[in-house]
Amino acid sequence: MNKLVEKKPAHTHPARPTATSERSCTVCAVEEFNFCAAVGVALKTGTGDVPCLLPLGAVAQKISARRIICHLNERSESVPVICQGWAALTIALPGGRRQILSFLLPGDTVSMAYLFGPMPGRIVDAITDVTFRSFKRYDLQTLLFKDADFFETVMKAWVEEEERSVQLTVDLGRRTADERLARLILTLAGRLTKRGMMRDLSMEFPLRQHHIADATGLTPVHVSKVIGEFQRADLIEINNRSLTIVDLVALRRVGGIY
Amino acid sequence: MNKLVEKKPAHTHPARPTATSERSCTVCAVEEFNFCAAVGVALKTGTGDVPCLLPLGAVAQKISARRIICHLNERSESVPVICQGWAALTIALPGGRRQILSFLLPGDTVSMAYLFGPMPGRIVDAITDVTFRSFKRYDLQTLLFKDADFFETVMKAWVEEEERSVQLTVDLGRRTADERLARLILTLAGRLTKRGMMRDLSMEFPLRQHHIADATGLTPVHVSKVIGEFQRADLIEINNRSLTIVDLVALRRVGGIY
DNA sequence: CGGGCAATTGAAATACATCAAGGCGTGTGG
DNA sequence: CCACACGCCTTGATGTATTTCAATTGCCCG
Repeated sequence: MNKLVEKKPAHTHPARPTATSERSCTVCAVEEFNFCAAVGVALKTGTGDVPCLLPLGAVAQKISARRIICHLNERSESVPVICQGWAALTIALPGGRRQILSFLLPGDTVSMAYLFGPMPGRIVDAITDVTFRSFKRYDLQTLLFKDADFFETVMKAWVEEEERSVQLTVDLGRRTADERLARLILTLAGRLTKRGMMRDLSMEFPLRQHHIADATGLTPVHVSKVIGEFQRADLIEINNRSLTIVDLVALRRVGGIY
Repeated sequence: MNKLVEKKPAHTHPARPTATSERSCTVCAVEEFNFCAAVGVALKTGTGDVPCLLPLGAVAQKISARRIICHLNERSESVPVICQGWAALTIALPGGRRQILSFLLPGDTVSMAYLFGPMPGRIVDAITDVTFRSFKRYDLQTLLFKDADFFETVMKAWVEEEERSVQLTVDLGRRTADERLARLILTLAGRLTKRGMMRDLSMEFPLRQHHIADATGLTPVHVSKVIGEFQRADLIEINNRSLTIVDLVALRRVGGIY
């Protein structure tokens, strides 16, 4: 029943997410904030020690890169939480323009606001192959009012989320391409660090340049040029889907962080 | 004690906000959402009919245009709610750059997130002369957990707030100056309509062009040019601090709304 | 081997910023 | 009452960051 040694589906692109084995969320390797764990702790009756017990019947699903995980319609009742891989919360405009509102890393959910109301027009799409669990909005809302700790965790996460959102707004409104790029790298590094996903100053970096472009409000072409400059200036180094920060101080200076 | 006929302080610029008479919040003329009213209703014991009774000891204060209403530090405990006039929630960067996150109209408070956590670096400044009331964060939090209706009102408002914030992000990231301008005007008109502050298609428009610039991520100079075009194209008309939408359909088309 | 996605690079176009000058209205001080 | 300064808006000339267009390469995978 448990297909633990599941080959990566490579390029088969299954149309529907595949239900996989139900392992402990510890594989998330999320050290800091972990939504699943928060739910798990909230539901724990007091004896057990396992952080995430699929408490609300959320089954882990797999979906491969470049596919849409879900739409955040009024109709949608499920709240996906990323277990493994990277995803993007995206809003698409007529004319092919897109804006990425945030990158979702293991332990993240879409948005805390989504527990309280719909987010029309937004979609979650998988950047890498992604493993995620879907909770039911209604269940989470119920839990929210039953468990004060969970409530506080969620509110705190919401405030942090809003802070990041505001920083993005400022980036797009008032900062140059260089600043935006530097800051994107730095905030990603910070978030990965909290999750124990940085080795020294290098990280897995699965983003395609069009993802970066959509997150920073730039063009893929321009992103390519700026990243080229950064590498030539020995600020960063990118090799086969891995980014390492070569000169942290200089990168922070470019990002306007003092 | 009640100085009802208080002359507008013109240009005296008092250093501290002046406490004024405590009138009913009905002068806000806010029809749709009204934070004060929500608090008032939440506190009503069931008999009275007056919407806002200064329930938590919030005294109306006046402050004149171009002054800072408050900083949203960790230290700050007060939550201002606008009664009359326009204010701006602003974030200032080193180098004189500024980004306006939202315009605060009568009935608005700073941000729902602010009830749950600090918003470092943000300030509220008065665009026009402003009358406002300051609640204590702690009081509001307490009320939040006592009154389910108030809680729901706040959460709903938070979700709406987030929606506007996302739209701003998309504007700054992926839309042209024309689109941004058109959309700013349209959303302001929409919000004012809900408050009963539109006559037909015209509204008071106290914004200086640098406010518009800071809200749209543009330069005052460029704002001037675009507004000039809009007027020459008979989309809008601006006369002594009043804006009227001449061609709504065309304006919506420019804003990319179909 | 071929096809599609991704990245790079250069040349040209453009949207917007910067710089600079002038006008207009309004409060201020002589 | 006038002169003046100041904030605000406008307008034109110039500069620049970023986009758009186009061609090329590499790579992965079938």
